[in-house]
Amino acid sequence: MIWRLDIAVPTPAHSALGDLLSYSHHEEVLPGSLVRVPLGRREVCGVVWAATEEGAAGEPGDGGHSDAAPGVAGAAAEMTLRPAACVLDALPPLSAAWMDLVAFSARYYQRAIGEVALAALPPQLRELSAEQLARRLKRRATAASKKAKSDSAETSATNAPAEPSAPEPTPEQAAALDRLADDAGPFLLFGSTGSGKTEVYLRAVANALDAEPTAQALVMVPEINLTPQLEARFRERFGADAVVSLHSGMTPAQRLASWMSAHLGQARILLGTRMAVFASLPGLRLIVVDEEHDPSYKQQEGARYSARDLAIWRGRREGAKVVLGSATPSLESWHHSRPPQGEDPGGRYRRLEMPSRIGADAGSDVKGELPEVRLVDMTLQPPRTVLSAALMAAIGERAARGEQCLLLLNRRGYAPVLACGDCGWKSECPHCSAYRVFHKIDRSLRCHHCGFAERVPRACPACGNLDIAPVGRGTERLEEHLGELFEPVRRPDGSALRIGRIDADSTRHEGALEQHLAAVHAGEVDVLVGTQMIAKGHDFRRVTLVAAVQPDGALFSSDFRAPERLFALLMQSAGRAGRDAAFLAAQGSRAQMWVQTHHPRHPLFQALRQHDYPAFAEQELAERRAAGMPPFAFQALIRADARTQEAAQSFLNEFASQGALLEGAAQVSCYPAVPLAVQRVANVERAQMLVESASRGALQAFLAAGRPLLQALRQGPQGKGLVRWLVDVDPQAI
DNA sequence: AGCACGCCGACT
DNA sequence: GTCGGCGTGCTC
Repeated sequence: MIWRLDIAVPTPAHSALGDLLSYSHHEEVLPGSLVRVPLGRREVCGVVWAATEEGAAGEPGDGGHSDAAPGVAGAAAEMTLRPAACVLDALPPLSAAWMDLVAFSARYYQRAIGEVALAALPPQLRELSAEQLARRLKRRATAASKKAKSDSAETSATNAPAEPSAPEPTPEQAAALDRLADDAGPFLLFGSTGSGKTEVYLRAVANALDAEPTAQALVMVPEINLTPQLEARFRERFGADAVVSLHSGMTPAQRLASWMSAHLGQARILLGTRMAVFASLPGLRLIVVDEEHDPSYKQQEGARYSARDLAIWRGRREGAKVVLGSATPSLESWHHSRPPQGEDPGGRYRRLEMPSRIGADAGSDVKGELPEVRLVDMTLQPPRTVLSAALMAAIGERAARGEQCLLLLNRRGYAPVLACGDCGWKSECPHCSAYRVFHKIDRSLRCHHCGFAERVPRACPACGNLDIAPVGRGTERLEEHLGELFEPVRRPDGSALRIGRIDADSTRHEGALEQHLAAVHAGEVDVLVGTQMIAKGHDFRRVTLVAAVQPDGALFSSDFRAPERLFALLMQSAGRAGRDAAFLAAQGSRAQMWVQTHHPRHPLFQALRQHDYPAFAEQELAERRAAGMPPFAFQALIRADARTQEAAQSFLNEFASQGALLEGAAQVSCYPAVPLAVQRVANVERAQMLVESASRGALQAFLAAGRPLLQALRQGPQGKGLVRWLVDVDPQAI
């Protein structure tokens, strides 16, 4: 008996190969099975999508063209199929639901099925032979049965959930949980910082797991830095064995172990970053997406998927409830969760609101207050002021009382540019259309786009002038500057202020971030300077003042989502101040968020002052509606990288003109190709074209029909000089 | 994407 | 005389 297996293999999206490749096999194989198959002259891992009986007659290797059964489509019918190398049958096949998720993602984000399928599996699994895999599974099984024995011998307390530590839910939390239980969702949990969203997640997970012995929950967080904290809370509540994590910071072996544990139904809670949305979870009943507005849910390379959007799709497909949580939801989710009003039937999400901030100390009855927002009008300050006098004084006072301050500046390095005062030379990167950033710590000029680094020159490379100077400032320089400014200020014990810095540079080394954070927690730092890294999640209990030093850039950005991101960042940053209500009360202090701006009357800052996300969202959505932008329109970017800007643009513009006849084109507009903000990176010129439609379906149809056209153009004269093209559906930045 | 084959410069 | 540059082409 000969079977034809249609297999998803990791073929690149733009190779002319079809989605699935066909192989022969001597017996039936269940869809969802992993196999190893020859591809060219290497052997790769693949996922069986379908198996068809081809009959017993076929003698496959008759040299050249076998007469395949009629009705078999594609090139495969014309040629002899190569046999699959082996089936990894020790592993239970992936579910139909998982395959549907992969197939949908591939279609929606314009990639090959195999590419998405294989990227969704742990890297180590793709390399294992059938024997290695079988051995590993056997080892797991014996380890598990041993553990079960020893556990049942001991007192059962070891694994029992440590429920006594669970705090009583507040009335708001209880109300949210009631609606979660009664409704199908999806839900948007709109809870201000410190309102206790995590407790709602914990209880929602507990409810889901209690309902069925095989139920599983998926909990996603935006960044690996945040998983350890949440992991600790889940382990404490549910026991260490119930929880596994999945994120890119883990070793390949750890990732495989977690994945396997989820796939086999042993782990009941999977905690992870965006990649976890593709995990195999046969008992999936609940998906939580924490900080759902966070841009890191959007993958920025390969298949550019949104883990948040896929979570919604997956939840519906698998009958799992989905909870999106945020204090500053994405405008998309906010819009989708609008309540019915007049003619408007409302959005398809249910909005759950938790407006009150509770004391950070569990069980404390000291109510947390939102920090007071102070806008500093920088137009009234002397030119080139870095920190206004009032902010300086406030920081000094707080430090003198033993409180901590956070200063946010979204620019790492010492200075963004180095310039010659004589001839006008600037530290341009030779490979990119960007300036190299001056890093004083190792006296280097580093390009943040291509990584090109050089020692900083002693004299101007153009004219030899010795007087070359840094222009503007980054976190490194701010840190240095603060040291000078606060030189006269003393701490309670009479010593000098201690300034710290957390950014991608200061935390590059393994464990450096943890070390820095521990130092802050231990009170070894008085003023902490950092990029947005420090705005996320960390519970700094002694921080009572947060300041945004220079946030204006996002106000008038060409990216229409910049204000939304700024608002979320500032709200999140404000949330860092005064987490510990009891500490504030003891200090007799009030938490403050300072914003230095040249536009203090800007509505964004006015909404921030009131901590009024709904007001901000309403105004921003009105603008988006008027301008026909998301969520009232659907977008995709087609990007071309080429040797010359001209080649990149003409490739895209040619696509637009020939694409006018494609399916869906009537409802789709293609804007003229434009260079990217950073036009050249590592000597590659980059251009993009915005494709927009009021109908998601039309946009999808157009993009699907456009794929063969893009491929054909690449082969033709318009493809000359083209390095690559890619499609970004629902781009998160334009 | 890999990984080949294929045709032109500086080295044992 | 070879080792090796990356330019095009193929993978069921």
